[in-house]
Amino acid sequence: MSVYRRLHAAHGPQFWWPGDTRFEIMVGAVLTQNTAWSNVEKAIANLRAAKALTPHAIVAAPHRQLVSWLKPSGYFNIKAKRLRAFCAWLLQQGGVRRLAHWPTDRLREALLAVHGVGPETADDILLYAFERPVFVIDAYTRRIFMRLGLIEGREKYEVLRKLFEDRLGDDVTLFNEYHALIVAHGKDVCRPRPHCTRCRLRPLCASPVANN
DNA sequence: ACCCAGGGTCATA
DNA sequence: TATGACCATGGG
Repeated sequence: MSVYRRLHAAHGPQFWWPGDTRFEIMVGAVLTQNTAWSNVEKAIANLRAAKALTPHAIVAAPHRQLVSWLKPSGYFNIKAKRLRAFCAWLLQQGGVRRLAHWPTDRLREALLAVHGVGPETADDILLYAFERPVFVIDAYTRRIFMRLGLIEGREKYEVLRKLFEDRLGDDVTLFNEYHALIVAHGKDVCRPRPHCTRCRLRPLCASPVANN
């Protein structure tokens, strides 16, 4: 049975990404950098309550104001700058609707050129906001597949992304669900310790890597 | 009182 | 190219 099917059997359908609009998904992708999603939700709720969940409002907001909304998500000084840079870029490009016509490669390059948007954030946005067939590589992906003995774990981002994409094809729906399942697995049971005992996917958590 | 979370940038060698 | 420091809140 494939890793995907095992994850799906254990965790069920995930229906990602949490968020009502494409813009909200993008905001979440920036704010969730190395941060628990529960904290991101609070920051997004603050933006919504202030009617500031738009590129215009975020660009127009004073730094202190933006910081106060983002505070629960951590790294608020940095994220205020990143979110503003991202929103400024969105507006400069004519908004989400216009960007939706760009070919995937060009869109990815442009996203990576925005300050504060790295490979994972760019791919979150491409997959979940623009529905492009891009496989997201995160710490959980490395950890799980390293424990399965399928990767070394220290490969560069692009190497792993291509590995998954070549093997899985161009199925946006599959990529969407797969990454969500990987995160669900990491969140629930697959902690950083050598192996967990509660995991319903024992082969995924019983470390096949000999040492440590 | 730790540890970690759905990363990325920047300085240094 | 490859490490390491740094960013910061909230939940376990």
